[in-house]
Amino acid sequence: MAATVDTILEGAALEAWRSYLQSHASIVRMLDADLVAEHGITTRDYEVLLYLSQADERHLPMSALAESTMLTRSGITRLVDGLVEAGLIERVACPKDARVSYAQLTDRGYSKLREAGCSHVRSIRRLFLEHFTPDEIEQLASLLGRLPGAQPGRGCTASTDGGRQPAGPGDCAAA
Amino acid sequence: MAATVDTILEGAALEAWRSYLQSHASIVRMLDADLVAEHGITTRDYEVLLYLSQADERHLPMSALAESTMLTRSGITRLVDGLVEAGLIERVACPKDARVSYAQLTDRGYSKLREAGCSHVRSIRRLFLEHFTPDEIEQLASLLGRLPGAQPGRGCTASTDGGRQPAGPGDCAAA
DNA sequence: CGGAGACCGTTGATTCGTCAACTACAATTG
DNA sequence: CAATTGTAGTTGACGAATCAACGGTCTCCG
Repeated sequence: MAATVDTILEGAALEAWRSYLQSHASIVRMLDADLVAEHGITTRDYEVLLYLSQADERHLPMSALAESTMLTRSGITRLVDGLVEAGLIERVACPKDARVSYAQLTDRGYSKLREAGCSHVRSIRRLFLEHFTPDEIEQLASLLGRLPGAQPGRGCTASTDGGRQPAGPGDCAAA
Repeated sequence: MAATVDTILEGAALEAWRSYLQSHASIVRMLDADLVAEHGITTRDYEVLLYLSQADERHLPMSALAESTMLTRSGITRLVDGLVEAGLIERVACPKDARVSYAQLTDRGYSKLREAGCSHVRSIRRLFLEHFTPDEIEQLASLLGRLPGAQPGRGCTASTDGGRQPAGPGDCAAA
């Protein structure tokens, strides 16, 4: 009897796992469709612009971007290629270390981010947050924060870092 | 003031959303790596085998598979191509409707599923379920079940369908 | 100094999934 | 019955991300 408990997924465990997988697939797909339709950039593009906008001097080494976005260094190279071609970011050599090359947010990139931010955040609210009460969102944050890959407490508005966005994209931001 | 609430993601909302995205990326990646390393099939492959094993006569039309896996019909065609080549499933024409072609689980496919099932479920437990108490898993199931794409209450062990697995893969199954 | 090893970013080849177009068949409607 | 409309599945062309391998650079230690 104890054996089956280990080798079968059933009841709430199965529901939780399936909902986790399926909701993610649906939400990400719709989110991306919205962003592409309205602003011509993908969610990944948006993510990169956002991370850059929050970074010191609005630039980051490629590997930092790779880590934040959970992409390969190779993947980031190609993603950045596209954004450079679109004029949203530039590559800047690092004077201290010739190996690293910074991705630098351009003014156009910053504008694009602000432009896309509002509707993107609206989409996230509509597809994700709106289904929960504030209490439930805190529960979710606490629960999901324990999973591998999640970095609990790294939120931008956490009170430990002074509570202010260094150079956030104004009033439309953050995902 | 009310405006910023709508256009900024912060605090628990931001943490919940980021954890949701990042944990999913990490978990799925590790899960897939495990499955490929140990059994030479991907998570998608596994999913298809599992759905077939639970289906009547262990076969399903392509479009049913597409819907279950949240893939395109086109994507399923290619995925099934691979599984057919590996001898894990076969294509069978439908006598009633010449348009549909069934994906039919072979004995080898069934064996492969049983073989992979145990370790896969173990991985899911380790990466996902083990981080929560039973109560928390129920909370999660209830919360995530509300999201778009999730099909709440469709669990295999739901009491509405008689409570028995039609032809489940024995004692190792289900994700 | 000089070599060993680690690290950063890019590239080529490959895999995986999508979209759009197409074929074949079924169902509906006049 | 014929024509239209809709559905199932496959295919070609493409985009996105990966892995493996490479070239250039830094660091550490003999």
